Amino acid sequence: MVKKIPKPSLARLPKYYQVVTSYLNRKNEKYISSSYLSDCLNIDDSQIRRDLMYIEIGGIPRVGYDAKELRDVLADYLGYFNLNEAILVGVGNLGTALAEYKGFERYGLSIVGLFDSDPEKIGNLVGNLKVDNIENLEQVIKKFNIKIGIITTPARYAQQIAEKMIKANIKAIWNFAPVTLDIDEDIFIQDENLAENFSFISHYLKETEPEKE
Amino acid sequence: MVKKIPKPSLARLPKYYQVVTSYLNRKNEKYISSSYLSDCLNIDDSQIRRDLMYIEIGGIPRVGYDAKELRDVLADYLGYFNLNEAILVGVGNLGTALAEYKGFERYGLSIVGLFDSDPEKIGNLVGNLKVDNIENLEQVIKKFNIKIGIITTPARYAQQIAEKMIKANIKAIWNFAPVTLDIDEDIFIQDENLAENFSFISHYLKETEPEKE
DNA sequence: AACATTCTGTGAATTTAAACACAAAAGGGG
DNA sequence: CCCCTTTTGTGTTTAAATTCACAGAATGTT
Ligand SMILES: NC(=O)c1ccc[n+]([C@@H]2O[C@H](COP(=O)([O-])OP(=O)(O)OC[C@H]3O[C@@H](n4cnc5c(N)ncnc54)[C@H](O)[C@@H]3O)[C@@H](O)[C@H]2O)c1
Ligand SMILES: NC(=O)c1ccc[n+]([C@@H]2O[C@H](COP(=O)([O-])OP(=O)(O)OC[C@H]3O[C@@H](n4cnc5c(N)ncnc54)[C@H](O)[C@@H]3O)[C@@H](O)[C@H]2O)c1
Repeated sequence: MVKKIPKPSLARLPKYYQVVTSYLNRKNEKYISSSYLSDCLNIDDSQIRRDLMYIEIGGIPRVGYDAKELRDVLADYLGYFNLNEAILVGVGNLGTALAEYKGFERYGLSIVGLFDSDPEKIGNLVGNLKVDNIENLEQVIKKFNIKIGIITTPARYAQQIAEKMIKANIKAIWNFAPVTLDIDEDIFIQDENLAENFSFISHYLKETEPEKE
Repeated sequence: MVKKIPKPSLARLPKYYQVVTSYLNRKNEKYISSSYLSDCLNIDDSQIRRDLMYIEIGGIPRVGYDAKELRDVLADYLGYFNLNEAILVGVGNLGTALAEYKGFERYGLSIVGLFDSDPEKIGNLVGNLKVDNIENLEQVIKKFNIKIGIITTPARYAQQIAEKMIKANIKAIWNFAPVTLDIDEDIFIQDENLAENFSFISHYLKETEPEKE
């Protein structure tokens, strides 16, 4: 590998993917330019060209990047073409929303197992999956060699579930519970803290409209 | 204002809030140190001290920061003590999950109105709110002077709904639809692109387990 | 009371990311 | 075929963020 892609660059790639995908759907153009992407996303155009140099794609001066090729190279680089099978634990409101969401397909994510501890939920059909007993978690993960675990249980159970997942050889965890998981092993943790992200809004509003003190 | 807080620092503050809050719940200690926070969050301790200098809090050498004070200063700085009333448009799976979620309360977020265009949904009770007709959106926002709009409709309606919200004087939008909203006005947009964040996982798995080509 | 320890606060150095600026390529028009 | 425009690719500069390193404050210990 020549040079590792910087984290901020990696974070921008899915945005390019989104733009180029909708560009291909709406327009009938073969090429897309960095300045077009720049306008859509408010990102410096030289920044975009530099980002695209990390993935294996070349553009044509005066013309742009081949849009289809760009889309596919991005998808490949981001792993969307891989089959990413995941199991999900905690089939509550949020877990159900994720399980039934069709939009993950184009990112290669396929949720293939649902688990809960609530007897009322076990056996129910969600999406087209039957909710399984949490006790079968390790067994199923191992049997189907699942690499991705999604946690949508209340925060206080998240740590123990993460540990169970890891014992069963999960490689990455998508954690929606508002806790910082304490993990030693070399597991990839992606925390999705919605309430935390709301802070940007509340802080912004506080800044711009200071209440009288 | 002496110096504006850098974006990455602001993004870390909610994490400190989370840790200090659970620290206060679990332990009976008056003080918390930057090295403790550092251990919990894997963030350099001098980084943490620097971040905390942006908000108005002083620590005591050899002792640490007053934990209760730190929690409250963070909460205040992030606007959690303000009443942040929001309306939500698109009462589907995700919208329902957000509307029924109790955890937002401690961040000052209160969802006070739900809107949908589907006649089957209008009139339903979700959480303890009745789903209102999308046609009443502008009127309600204006009447109650709502500042925050949450979008959980399919992506293709997001732009028009954002425009309606802005016409009614919304100041910040929390957008869960996977599109980049095209907005001229000075409105704060917080995009929450879950599928995009999944990319970090799929890219990581691709990197670490390269399939034979 | 001297000393060791542990923490904060902060300049200074280092690293990383973003922006600038321009050469060179590609294509169109006259 | 020459000139003009647009766009890529990248060396260089600038800016931002992180880490280092240590002085100085508070406290306990012998
Ligand atoms: N709903 C939201 O909008 C939202 C927003 C931000 C964060 N979150 C977080 O996401 C998580 C889920 O939220 P929710 O609203 O879906 O909650 P929920 O109560 O609707 O669902 C939780 C589910 O987890 C199951 N569960 C509990 N303990 C379990 C265990 N040990 N093993 C297996 N399953 C178990 C419960 O039976 C339930 O079905 C929570 O951690 C919450 O803080 C949710
Ligand atoms: N569910 C998830 O886990 C998930 C994950 C990532 C992104 N998203 C995004 O969140 C959004 C909602 O997802 P969902 O799964 O809840 O979808 P959903 O289909 O369950 O809900 C969408 C709701 O929006 C309503 N709606 C449609 N057009 C409307 C309009 N013009 N005005 C008002 N209401 C309207 C529909 O009636 C429906 O109730 C989508 O943009 C989706 O891409 C969802």
